[in-house]
Amino acid sequence: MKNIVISQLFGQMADIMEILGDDRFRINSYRKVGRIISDIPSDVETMLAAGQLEKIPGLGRSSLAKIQEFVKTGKITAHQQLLAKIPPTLLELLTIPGMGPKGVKVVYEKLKVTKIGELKKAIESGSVAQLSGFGEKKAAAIARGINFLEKSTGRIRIDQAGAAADIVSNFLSSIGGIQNIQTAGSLRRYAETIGDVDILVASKKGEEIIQSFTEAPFVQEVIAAGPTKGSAMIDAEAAPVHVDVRVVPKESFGAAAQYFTGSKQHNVRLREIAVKAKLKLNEYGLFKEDKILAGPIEEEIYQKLGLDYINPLLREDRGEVEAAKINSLPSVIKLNDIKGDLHVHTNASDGNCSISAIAEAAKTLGYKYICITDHSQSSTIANGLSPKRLVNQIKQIRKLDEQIKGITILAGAEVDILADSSMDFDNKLLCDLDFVIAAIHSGLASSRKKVTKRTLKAMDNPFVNCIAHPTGRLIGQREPMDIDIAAVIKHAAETSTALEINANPWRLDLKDIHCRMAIDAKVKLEIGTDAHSIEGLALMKYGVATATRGWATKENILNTFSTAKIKSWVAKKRKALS
DNA sequence: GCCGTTTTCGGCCCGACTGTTTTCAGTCG
Repeated sequence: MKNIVISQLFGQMADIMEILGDDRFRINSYRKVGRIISDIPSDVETMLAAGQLEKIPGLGRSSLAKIQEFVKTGKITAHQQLLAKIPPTLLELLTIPGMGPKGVKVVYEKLKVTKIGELKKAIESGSVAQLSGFGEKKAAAIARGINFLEKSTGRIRIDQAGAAADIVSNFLSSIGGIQNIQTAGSLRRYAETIGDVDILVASKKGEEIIQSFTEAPFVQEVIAAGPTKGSAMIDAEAAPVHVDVRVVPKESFGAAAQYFTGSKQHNVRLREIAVKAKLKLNEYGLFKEDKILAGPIEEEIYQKLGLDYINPLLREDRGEVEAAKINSLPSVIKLNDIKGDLHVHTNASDGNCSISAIAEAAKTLGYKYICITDHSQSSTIANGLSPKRLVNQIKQIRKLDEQIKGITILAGAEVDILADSSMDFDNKLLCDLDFVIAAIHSGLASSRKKVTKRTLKAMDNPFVNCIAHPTGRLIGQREPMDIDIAAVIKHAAETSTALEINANPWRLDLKDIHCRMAIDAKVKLEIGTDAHSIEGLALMKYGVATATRGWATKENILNTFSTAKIKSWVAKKRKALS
């Protein structure tokens, strides 16, 4: 897929033009093109050839020509021309918090600084503070920015962000004077990674609340503190987390929730609609002249703009605004639509609890079924089951299923797809299972052709019902496999194989835009927690959120089905392919 | 650069905080 590279090139062109002081609207459209391309789930090259690319709003003639050039030659002349105008390392200066394009331009032109290391030295020598527009404090802020960048691991996982938000929300809720409190930003949208945590507060006592926040025991460093907004790094679990607290009057709470939830692009779309209707939308409300039309209630903002209410998880400017205009938003899946978990481990392999314990826990969640899917023999590091051990486990499950009332315990396995594309257990054994998940756990770095072939071949097996974590990524730790996801989705549809949305916040695999692509191809998705403990069952909400972000309804999700319907779904593939 | 039930030219979303200024630019979200 060339999408990522093309998207980065457009972003880089925008960065360079910003440093050069180019027209800001022009810069904006380059950025937008970059974002649009990164959001496209299928191959840009294929779409271009099929003439589908030119239909996408925001991609004009000039951008299409550049994309075409890249597809043909592997480069974009305009990009190279821009790059020739500045030292390429200058772009790394833009990543420093506190350094923007103007600052980069000045330190380059006046001090010949081109790298982060050089900027550090220039600050130490005092020459940055001497520059016009700079000063001691600004130089110190940039030094802190560099320091932060050197320590920072970048964006954090959603579970880490959620834990940080809980710390701050619980603290603020305890100090009094608060009328309402709500998490906003990318955390409320359940984005797969979070840059910083936004907490919104309704109160009359902004200054006091910001002061309490910035003086709280968990605050490491205060970045900014005004009468309505405070920004700080806080101690949370392992990593420091950037948290913004914003205080608004309760008359504006809905508008502020809308505004601070974003995404930025979604908000731009809403404000454009407002402007066309001769209205003004900001964090304090929707206004006609000086008259407030909506403000306390978030839903009313959408209503007065002539839109259906848009679930925060859909607010990415991926067509939700258009859909809201014509009452065609999807009726998205909810957590309580989930009837069971089809991917859990026990202490037979690398989990930490027994079959009966996890079954009882699933029952208290209101589930109708749970499927035990321990690892297969080749996953030795995870204490994978030998065929003999699996046979015994199946017997044990059948017995427990009789004994434990109120929930059905299904016998399954998470079976390795071996390097030669064969399955780690033979079909005779797989036939005795109720539900089979196949997964690649080795050779993740091998070629696109190889990992794709392994996955497609596994789906051809009549006993394989689902592909677990189809891309194998670990967020912030391991890149996804170079797999042809379009081919995987197509073959999943052809073979009635489900694709997993692994709900573990480390994985979230499939990711949102791939879910949407699968749904469009009428592929069933299975949301599995991959739980290795009782607590792990609670990760389901992240999987449901990812499905929602992929516009899934409950009909798209296999484990919203009844036990009987799942069994007949499994039987159908066996009959069709055997 | 993109776009058009106001426009094929002339617009293009909004505000808080900081620091360096003496009324505002830069950065961020």
